[in-house]
Amino acid sequence: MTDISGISGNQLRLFIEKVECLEEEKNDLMENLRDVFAEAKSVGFDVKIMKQIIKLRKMKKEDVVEQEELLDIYKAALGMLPSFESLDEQAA
Amino acid sequence: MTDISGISGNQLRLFIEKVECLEEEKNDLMENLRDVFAEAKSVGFDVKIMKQIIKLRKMKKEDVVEQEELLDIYKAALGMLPSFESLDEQAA
Amino acid sequence: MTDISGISGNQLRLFIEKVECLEEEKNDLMENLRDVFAEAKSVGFDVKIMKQIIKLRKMKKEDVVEQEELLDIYKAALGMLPSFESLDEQAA
Amino acid sequence: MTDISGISGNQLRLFIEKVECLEEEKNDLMENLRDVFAEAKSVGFDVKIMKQIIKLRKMKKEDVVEQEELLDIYKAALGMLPSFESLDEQAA
DNA sequence: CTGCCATTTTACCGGC
DNA sequence: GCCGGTAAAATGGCAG
Repeated sequence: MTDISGISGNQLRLFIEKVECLEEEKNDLMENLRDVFAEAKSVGFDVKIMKQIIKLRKMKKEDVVEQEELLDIYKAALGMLPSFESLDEQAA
Repeated sequence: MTDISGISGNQLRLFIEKVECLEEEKNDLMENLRDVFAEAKSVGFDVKIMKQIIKLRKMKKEDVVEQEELLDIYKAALGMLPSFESLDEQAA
Repeated sequence: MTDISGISGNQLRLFIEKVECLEEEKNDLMENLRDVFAEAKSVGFDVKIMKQIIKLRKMKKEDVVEQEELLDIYKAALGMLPSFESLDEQAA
Repeated sequence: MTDISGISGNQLRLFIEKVECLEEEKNDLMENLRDVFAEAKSVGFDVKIMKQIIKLRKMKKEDVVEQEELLDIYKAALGMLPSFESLDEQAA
């Protein structure tokens, strides 16, 4: 039954069962997440806004900052920095 | 302390921290998942096929059959199924 | 005019405007695509199946066959193919 | 050949051909886009940064602003506004 | 030519 | 029950 066509059925089965196990854990977690949001909502919070806040907090943690220098060079070249006339004005 | 606009900051804070905690756990799990696939790949398995297998195992068997049937109906309607011609050829 | 840091703002501006123009055209096309699917759905077609069909038509036929074969090999290795038992049953 | 199992093969074919036609146009556009980026790169621009700029310009055009009031209420409740002690400090 | 990353597409979930 | 938005999967381009 196993080791057909040169692949190890047992090895494959182990990988797949491992994946399925991890996915089950993940589903549990996501259910917990939904529960938290549901409870928050039930006491009057706006879930959509909560998600925005969480996203903001996540973004802040990211580097982002690194390439901003280079970005500023290009912005300056484009006149997108405050001190220059901006591309946006032309677009408007 | 910060109950502004009728919202309890502390309560909201707790919800958000709970969410962020759960999301972190989820990220860990997903990293584990990636690792499993990476290892499977490194020993020669085809990750894409593995995912198809896992998806099939997740679906209810009746749904699998139903979808395959529908696909065949559409194929037939478009003449993509060789069945008819080949039947003719066999009959000839 | 704004050649700061050795970068030509005008040249960059032209590139970016060209990109934005092309992306706008692309957005129009994608909206058209959505409309087509929506209309197909409104007259009773299953959009998901339609997309499967389109993907199949895009693939080279040999690749389709190859992938199906590989899938069957994996299924066999996992005992997901009824073929063998049913053959035995038929022999019995 | 058509109208098997109660679906109209011709109708389906028309939908699908329309989709494939639109997708071809889209592929052409995307190739043009790649060409623009390639040329920009060839004269020394950083494609990644260009894409960031384009993304920024896109975001500015979006509303975004609407729900920011409500968002601020929550931020205030969380102490995320300048005048209050922030969640971030606690996280740090 | 292989692995990585970004983009795109698909599937899911909650809301109306 | 459909639609919208959001998260996951897959595809494709790019660099090394």
